[in-house]
Amino acid sequence: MEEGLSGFCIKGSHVRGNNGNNNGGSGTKCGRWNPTTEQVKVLTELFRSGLRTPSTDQIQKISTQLSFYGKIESKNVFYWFQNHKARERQKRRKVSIDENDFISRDNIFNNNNSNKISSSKRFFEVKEYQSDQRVIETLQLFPLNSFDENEQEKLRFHANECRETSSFPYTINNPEMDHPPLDLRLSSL
Amino acid sequence: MEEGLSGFCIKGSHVRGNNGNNNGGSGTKCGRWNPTTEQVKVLTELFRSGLRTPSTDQIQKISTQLSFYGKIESKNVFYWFQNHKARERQKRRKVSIDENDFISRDNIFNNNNSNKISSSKRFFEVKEYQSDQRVIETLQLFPLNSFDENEQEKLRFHANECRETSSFPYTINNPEMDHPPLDLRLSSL
DNA sequence: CACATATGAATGAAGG
DNA sequence: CCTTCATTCATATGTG
Repeated sequence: MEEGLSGFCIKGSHVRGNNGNNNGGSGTKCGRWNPTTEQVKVLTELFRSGLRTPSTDQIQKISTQLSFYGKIESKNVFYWFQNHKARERQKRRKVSIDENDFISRDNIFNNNNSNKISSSKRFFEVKEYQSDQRVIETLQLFPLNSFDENEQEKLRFHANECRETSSFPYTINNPEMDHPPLDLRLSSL
Repeated sequence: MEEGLSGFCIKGSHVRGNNGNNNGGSGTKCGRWNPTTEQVKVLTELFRSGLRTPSTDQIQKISTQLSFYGKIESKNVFYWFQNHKARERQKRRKVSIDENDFISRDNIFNNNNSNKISSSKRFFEVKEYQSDQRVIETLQLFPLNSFDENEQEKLRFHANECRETSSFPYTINNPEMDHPPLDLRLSSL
């Protein structure tokens, strides 16, 4: 279920006036692009097709096409891909530790915990996603014209870019413990 | 909206305001993390200790420790700090808005891009600040007709916000809004 | 229950 | 590309 599928929320409720015509001046505070569902759909589709880092030309073309659905600027497309890609990766970033899975079966302090979601998700949980290699293949299947695509996602594997800055010997609390060793000192983290 | 960090559910009560994109608005309920008082206490304490933007590693550890008190995921910790920090700043900002309100962050995007390196450089122009044009609050007052109760609520909710009601080129639910000739093939870009 | 508010979650936009 | 900030959306909870 990733973005392509229906599992996404449609927010945006307010009448986002979305100055279809920014008369040059943009409201100081009311001017954030709010994509329409159609726009999102198209962008997502492109992303799924393998497009990750559109070139300037691509951005322009996409933007032009999407403008049909509502106001949109090139930078919106640019940012969208940046964010989408980054967050996609972020979620994929796995944090080895997983004993978080067993939730406190001894929920002593369960005030009102809504334990509906099966917590199998970690920080930025993983979803089945295609690898970068796959992306490249896809793009090759659809040779782009009208520009020289040279920035095709390098094969960066990026195993685990976690900044393990803490060489600190941290010991995980024993599940058996009655009380977790809460050490609020930042240095303990 | 991408695949949220959580394999979350959908809600969809709102409509993205514009062109015929709407969703049935089914109110699927899903749970969201609800911190226990102990968890909040610890988080607050950490925050007070100076921690503002925990690293992934720290988040992990905090999450692990807090899991003792109840269900919690790393992302919850992440969001907690993000929100807490942002909201505190937000409050602070409200108090200190003095006369000098031209903190205008001017446009950083210029067109003078020499278009050499990466094709995806920021080239898009950004709306610039014109004068101190205030957004005219021409939000039409919604007649007390009975909209769909959902819609009504939305509108009311945002009525007091700075939303421009400019003439959006596309009328809401314009039947003409058929799908434009969109070619999603990358090669068409 | 309606409305108000607090806050969790998401994401557009930048900055580096 | 990564991280952070700002703003918004959504929901839980509180109060009348």
